[in-house]
Amino acid sequence: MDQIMDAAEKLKLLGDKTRLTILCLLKDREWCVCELVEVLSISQPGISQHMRKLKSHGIVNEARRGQWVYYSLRVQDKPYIQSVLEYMPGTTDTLSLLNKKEPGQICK
Amino acid sequence: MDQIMDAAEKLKLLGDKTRLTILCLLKDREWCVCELVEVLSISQPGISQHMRKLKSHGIVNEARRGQWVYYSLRVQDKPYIQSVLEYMPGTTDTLSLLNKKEPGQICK
DNA sequence: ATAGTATATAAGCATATGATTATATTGTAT
DNA sequence: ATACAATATAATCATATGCTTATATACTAT
Repeated sequence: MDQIMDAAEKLKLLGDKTRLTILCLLKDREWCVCELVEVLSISQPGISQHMRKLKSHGIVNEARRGQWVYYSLRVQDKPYIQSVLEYMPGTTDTLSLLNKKEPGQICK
Repeated sequence: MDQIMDAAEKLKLLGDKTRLTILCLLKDREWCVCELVEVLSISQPGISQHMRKLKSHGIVNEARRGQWVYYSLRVQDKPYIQSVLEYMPGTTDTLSLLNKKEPGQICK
């Protein structure tokens, strides 16, 4: 059962439009929290909490650089998640779907 | 956005341990409701409601035969769901994980 | 028509979830 | 040390979710 329960938990994480959008954005490059805030219509704490969930399930990596925290995909070892994302739009297309441009180099 | 939202909705359906188990059981053959009740630890209405959700999103087909309603997978046109299920256990292995035997030919 | 079996729908409830605002923490720069 | 920017955590809240029990519907058989 553990195998199915573990997969269900991770799929539930993908089953939220905000998180799935974040994962799509992460397909082609890493993003810091403030960039995600700029592009998605959610508060900064909202983003932080989504990232914490994704991180706690090992779906993203976290890298602090200065005052910024960058997140990147970590799905090499999760083939079913990887294959789902292969069918999803990448960074550029996702930005288009959001009617947003690449965020400026640094926030604020 | 529709593409991502639609995928998120469907992935949310997979992100429940009961429903994901049902889909695993459906990998190799169709099942009727009473068989699922026999094998999962959930009430008959509980199963019915899960099946309704899966059906309403086109993930399963429904076929009434006599007083039984049989459900089968319908994921040919949903490649990302298909690929997720490819990484999941099939009917026999799932039954093992549940510590259950194939249900008797007909219920009750 | 009646009884019995299989399934669906309705109603209710406890818990989970995604969001927000307020506040704390961490790091940078002066 | 102070001020500011980026991020995290805490508290709160409204809604969604998964389950149950009770009841309705559909089909079969006598």
